[in-house]
Amino acid sequence: MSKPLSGRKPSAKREAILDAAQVVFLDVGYAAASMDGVAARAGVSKATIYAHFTSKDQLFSAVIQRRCERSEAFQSIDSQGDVRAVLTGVARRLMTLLLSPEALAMYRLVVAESLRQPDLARAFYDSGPAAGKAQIAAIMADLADRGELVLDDPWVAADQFIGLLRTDLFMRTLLGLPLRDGQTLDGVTVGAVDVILRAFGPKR
Amino acid sequence: MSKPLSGRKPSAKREAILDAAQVVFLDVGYAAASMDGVAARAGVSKATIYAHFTSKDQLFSAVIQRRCERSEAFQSIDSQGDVRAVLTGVARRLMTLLLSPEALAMYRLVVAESLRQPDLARAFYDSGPAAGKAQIAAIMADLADRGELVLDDPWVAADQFIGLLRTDLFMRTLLGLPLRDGQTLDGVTVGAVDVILRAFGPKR
DNA sequence: GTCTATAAAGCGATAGAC
DNA sequence: GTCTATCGCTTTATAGAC
Repeated sequence: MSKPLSGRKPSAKREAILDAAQVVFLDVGYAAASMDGVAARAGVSKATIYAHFTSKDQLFSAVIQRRCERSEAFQSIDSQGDVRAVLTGVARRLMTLLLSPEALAMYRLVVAESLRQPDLARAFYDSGPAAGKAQIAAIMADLADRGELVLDDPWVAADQFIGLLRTDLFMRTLLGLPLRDGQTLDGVTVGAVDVILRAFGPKR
Repeated sequence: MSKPLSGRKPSAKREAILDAAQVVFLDVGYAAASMDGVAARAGVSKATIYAHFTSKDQLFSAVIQRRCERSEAFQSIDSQGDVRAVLTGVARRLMTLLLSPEALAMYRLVVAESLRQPDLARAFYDSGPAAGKAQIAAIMADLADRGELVLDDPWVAADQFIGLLRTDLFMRTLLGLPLRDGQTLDGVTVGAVDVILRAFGPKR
């Protein structure tokens, strides 16, 4: 009972190393991160890291994989209620997630390394963009069933909805540039919902 | 006359270095690129590089700046003709540009380094996303003037149009993942134009 | 498992000859 | 301007004591 039911070992040091590595990698990028830096932040010696992970590559991989497994996208959203309200709620949540510093750092890191670490690109895509799109497609399919939207393909519509949210505001934030005057999360959200409703709303 | 009208010197070696550096940086990323590697590819010695550029940082900066200056976005598109045809032409050009291997490599690189090199992020943004958006906004404003579109703000509409093009297809290509069956440039293009026309077309 | 100490290699940048 | 050769430092990874 006191024994943790471990298929895997949740060794405290191992977790500390992963936590530290996540901070360092997300902060300075893969190449610029050093094992010394990770060791210092984790409060262990470098040799201890190599007792748990065979290489820097594998440590990096473990960090991203763990991060992907933990991401729950955005939890249950009920698709009940006014179409506009539902879509606005979804959009606001997605925008908040996309613009969070951690998600942006993760995106920068994975995009940069995607060609050299295809497994990570896949893990990120599946647990991030693909999972989010699936949730939104399900909601839009619900709305279509209720006659609140008229859709050929909810997956395509979800894709387009997300695209309408990842616009200039996202790009500027991603690049660390200041926002334009009047460029707000709510503005983009409302604009995207307006377009979707005009394109797919029932009363045309 | 034989003398090139140089405010700047188009020294052959200098150009060779810049060409080589561009290939290396876009290929392996900033941190993983080595001055030895650039020197080897350029066919010069490392010392020669440092005769032309003060540091690795500055060489990198020069590469990106030059690349940004040369990008002409997409040259003149006439906004004459059928609305759908104009929008489709614009969309197809932008998609082709966005999905080109060089543009993707550039995007990966700049995104990864944006926080550590804010000047580059700015240069990239101005000559890439911002320039493209300006051209598309101008075209959409033309269409609105002709009564072919009904727009509150052509800049917002251009932003949304671009967002509708940077969807899952772009993400998968960016991450080096295979495309889904039936996921095509033309499909995304047509879908985006459809949404824009339904949202902003005159006959609602 | 965890540490200290160190090996082995690669890096950015420079000196000095030509 | 361009080269060869090298400095001084940091890096990943490992040996060996405990």
